[in-house]
Amino acid sequence: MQDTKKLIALVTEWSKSCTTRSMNGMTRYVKGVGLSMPQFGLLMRLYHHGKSEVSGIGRQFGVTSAAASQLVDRLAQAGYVRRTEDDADRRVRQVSLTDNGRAVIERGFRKGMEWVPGLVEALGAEGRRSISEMLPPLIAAAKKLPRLQ
Amino acid sequence: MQDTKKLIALVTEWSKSCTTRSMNGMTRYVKGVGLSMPQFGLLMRLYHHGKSEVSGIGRQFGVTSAAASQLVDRLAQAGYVRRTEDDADRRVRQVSLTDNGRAVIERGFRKGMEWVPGLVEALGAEGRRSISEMLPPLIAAAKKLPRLQ
DNA sequence: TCAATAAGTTAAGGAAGCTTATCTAATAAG
DNA sequence: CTTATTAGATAAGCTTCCTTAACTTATTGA
Repeated sequence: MQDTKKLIALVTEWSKSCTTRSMNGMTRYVKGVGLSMPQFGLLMRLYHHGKSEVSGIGRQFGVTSAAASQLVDRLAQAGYVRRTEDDADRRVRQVSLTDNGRAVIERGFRKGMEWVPGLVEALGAEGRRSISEMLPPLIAAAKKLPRLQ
Repeated sequence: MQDTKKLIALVTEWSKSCTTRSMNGMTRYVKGVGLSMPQFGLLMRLYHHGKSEVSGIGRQFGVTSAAASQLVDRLAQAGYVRRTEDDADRRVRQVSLTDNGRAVIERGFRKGMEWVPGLVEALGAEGRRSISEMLPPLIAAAKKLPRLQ
C-alpha cells in the first residue's frame, strides 16, 4: 500500500508533465488558428465521439442547448462542422466534423505532441529500452479505464 | 531509427491519453469554481513561475499588456492574485498568487489527476513493479527538456 | 386526435476577453 | 535637464459565450 501510494505519486508526476507540455503546445496552436477553447473543445469531442446531437453537446460541456446551438453555428459558419438531419427523428440535428475541421484537430494534436521526440532523444539508449517496455502495459491499462463521457 | 519512430509513437499515444483525461477533469473543475480558461491559465502560470510582471504575462499568453492587466484585475477582485510594487523599478507591478489562488490551483491539479489511481489499479501487480522502476529516469529526462517559456 | 413533451433555433442582454488609443508615472539616454 | 522610452491602467468598442424567454417543428401518449 505504501508502494502503491508512491507509484501513484510517480505516475501523477509523469502525467502532469506530459499534460503541461501538451496543453502548452495545443493552446498556442488553437490561438494561432483563431479558435477559442470552447470551440476547440467541441471539435475535439466530435473527433473522438463522432456525430453528436446538439443537446448532447450541451450536456457534455455543462451548458444549455441554446449555448450549444450557437457554438455549433459559429463553427459551421467557419466551415469546421456540418449539421445533418437525423433519419430516425427529424427534430434532431447531428453535428459532425468537416474535412477541414478534422484537419485542424489533427494538426492541433501534432502541435501538442511536438515535444515528444525531444524527450525520446534526451532519454538515452538505456532509458529508451526501459520505456519501450513500460509504455505498452500503461497504455493497455489506460484503455481499460471507464470512457470519458 | 525504426525503433525510435515506434517509441515516439508510443509516447505520443500515452501522452495523448494523459492529456485528454487530465484536461477533462480540470476543465470540469474550472467551470465548477466559476473560472474561465484564461483565468485558470494565468493562475497556473503564477503557480509554476512565481511572481510575474504584467507585461510578461501578456507575452506568455500572446495578448497585449492591456489585456493582461484586465485579466489580472478580475482575478485580483476575486481574491486569487495580488499586485505588489517592484522595489527595483517602481513602474512594475509584480503579480502573485494569494493563498486562495494557490489552493484553487492545487485542487485543480488534484481533480485533473483523479484518474491516476484507477490506472495504477488496472495495471496489475506485475506492471506496477516494472513501472515503478522505470518512471524515475523518465521523469528525470522530462525535467531536462527546455523549460516552457 | 389533440395536448404534452422534446429538439433545436432565435432574440435580448450580460460578463469576459480581446483590440486600439490615450493617459500617467517612472526610468533611461541624450 | 529634457526628451524618449517603458510599465501599466483606463476607456471605448467589438466578438464570444453564456443565460433566459419565446418560438417552431416533430414526436409521444392518453
